[in-house]
Amino acid sequence: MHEAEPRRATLEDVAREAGVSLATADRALNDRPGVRTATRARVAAAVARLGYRANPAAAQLARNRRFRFVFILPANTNSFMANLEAQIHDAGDALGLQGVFIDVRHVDVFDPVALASALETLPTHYDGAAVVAVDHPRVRAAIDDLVARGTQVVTLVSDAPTSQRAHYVGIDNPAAGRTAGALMGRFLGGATRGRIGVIAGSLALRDHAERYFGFNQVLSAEYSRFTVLPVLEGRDDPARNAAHAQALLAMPDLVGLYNIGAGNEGIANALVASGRARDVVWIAHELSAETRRLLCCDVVDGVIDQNAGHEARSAARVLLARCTGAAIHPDQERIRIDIFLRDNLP
Amino acid sequence: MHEAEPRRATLEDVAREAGVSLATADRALNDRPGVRTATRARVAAAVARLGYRANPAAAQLARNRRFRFVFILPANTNSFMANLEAQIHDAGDALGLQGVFIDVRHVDVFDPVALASALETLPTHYDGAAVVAVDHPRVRAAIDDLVARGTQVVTLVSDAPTSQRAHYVGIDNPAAGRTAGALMGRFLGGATRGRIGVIAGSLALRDHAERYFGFNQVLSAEYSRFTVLPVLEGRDDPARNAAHAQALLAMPDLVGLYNIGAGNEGIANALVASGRARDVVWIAHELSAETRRLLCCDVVDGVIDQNAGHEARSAARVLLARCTGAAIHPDQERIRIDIFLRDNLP
DNA sequence: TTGAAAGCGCTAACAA
DNA sequence: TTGTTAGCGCTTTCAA
Repeated sequence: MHEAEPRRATLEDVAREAGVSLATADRALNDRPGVRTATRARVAAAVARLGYRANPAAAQLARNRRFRFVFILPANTNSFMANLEAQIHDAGDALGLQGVFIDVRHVDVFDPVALASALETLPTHYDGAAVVAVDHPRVRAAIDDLVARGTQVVTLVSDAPTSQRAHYVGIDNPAAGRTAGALMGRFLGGATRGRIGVIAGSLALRDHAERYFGFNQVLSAEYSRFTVLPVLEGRDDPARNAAHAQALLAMPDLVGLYNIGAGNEGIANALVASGRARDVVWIAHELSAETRRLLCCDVVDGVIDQNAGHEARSAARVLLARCTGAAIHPDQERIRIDIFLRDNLP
Repeated sequence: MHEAEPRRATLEDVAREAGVSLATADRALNDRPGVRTATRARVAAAVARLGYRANPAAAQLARNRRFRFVFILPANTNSFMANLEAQIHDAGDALGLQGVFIDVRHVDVFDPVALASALETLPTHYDGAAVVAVDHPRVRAAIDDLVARGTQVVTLVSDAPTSQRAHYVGIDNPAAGRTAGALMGRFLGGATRGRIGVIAGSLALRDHAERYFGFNQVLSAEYSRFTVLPVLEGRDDPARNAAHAQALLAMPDLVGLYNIGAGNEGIANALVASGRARDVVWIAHELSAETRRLLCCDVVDGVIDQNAGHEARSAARVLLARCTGAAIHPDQERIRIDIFLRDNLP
């Protein structure tokens, strides 16, 4: 435990203490080549004696390396994506000290070809790219090309697992589906039988298909007294979802509703209009102003969320680590599946 | 959208572009006094034209301000505190770029007098202190003294609300208790009546008392068909908790168990030994290797967690913001109440 | 109100 | 293998 020093030791102090030059102290400290083992040891001893800790700002400035990253998001989508973009800018600010600069680009929503060509025409000065991917052959090829030319690539929120991307930053969607299934099964504890409706954006989207898979898995294995209905696809559109929900609510034995994607407003309207909001257990995804409100008034029973801030920061950190060769801490980069009920709303 | 520049603009470039000196550009940029409005505008225009963004590492180096923070934790406690300490060191590393150095000190577990005197004898060179507090008059007075002498103080995990601390970094404990209550009530859906046992470390601890309050609130308001039993205090000790659990399990109509504090191993042993692990709904706190294992084998049904990493980083960020006068983002600093089930384990 | 210039602590090119 | 030295981009005296 060091008590008040008037001034923190600098590398210059270490060099003097070890009887070597500043450059040698630097080489020894950073494990650069061309230092005798004995000298290395003398420097290490001086470091220990002085309790030296490097000044990272000075190192960053002297090294003067900059990293340009681009984040590619679907344009004109829901509040989740809007929030994600804000979080990306915040993450960029936070990593500015380490020389990171982030641009955000938009491509047409979930159009694989548009996304692929956006990737193909990406300016070459980017050191890294984070992509909300669609798992499609052309997208995969475009990612692989980027990787081949030396750009670091991570997928964000939605993965392209067969591409050469270095890392996927997002939740485990089958597990998210299982979590939804577990909540549904447990919240339905009182009921002895009934049908459960499922609405998705599109099963052609990997994440939606995976969530459905996980949901089904839990319900069929552990709550087989309920019948999970086939998925209705509403393209995340409130109006289509409202129609689907209305159709489902026409069944008197409907006990549960799982919306895999966005467009919760439509479902809410149908549910409230039916007068069965309190009885039907509804599990939804993504915490937003809307789902928060629905949780508060007991229309939605549980929300499964992925934290956009974590995702943005993690993507930026992983890209930076790949660029500098630093280690990645898998634990820190694992995106959590958050559960929100009325009582633990942030 | 700026395309590839060979080199990023520096403040020197801005100064040249605006036809002023470096010093004036700096003064204008940072809203320092002594610049004519017209000059200010010229600099602003140059900044916009060049797309200038300050290099925070250079600013940090030139300013050369350092901040020394101390974190005061209870000694020899559970895995949560051990993890918290590791996270504090990580947070210190991350903020090193901004000139932050963090020390960790330990005091005897939950002994208010020991904590108070540790605070009273704290070296004066600390710019900030984060304290796992106990709400006790002497502790409060010691915190107030620190604040009076100009040290920034935040409470961490456990609060002393009537003290002059600038900020509390931790979860909303009544809400955590309500969340436990909601999970208990919903998971008990099938049962029509029964008793629920509650074990705590000590109701003299604010956080435990608050969780109990929240738990009771939800159960009495929304699930009044169950009887919540009086709290049994086990001082977070596995052996004592085992005895308490055993006593509770002697009641044939025990349907639920809520452990407000630590010492889950003891309860697990009693529960497994009784053969009723699958039938009794058990809600516990803090995700650890132990509770993770218990979730996996369906002994624990739900775990309420506070993320030690967030808490450590938030405390460090808040202290730094208070020292530099920067703004605090309440949303980012709000510590979440995390819910873990078997299926969303990280 | 403005400008010139000396660092902050480290890295890296070059010299020895 | 080691040393010398010129910056990195900004802040901050001190002078004008």
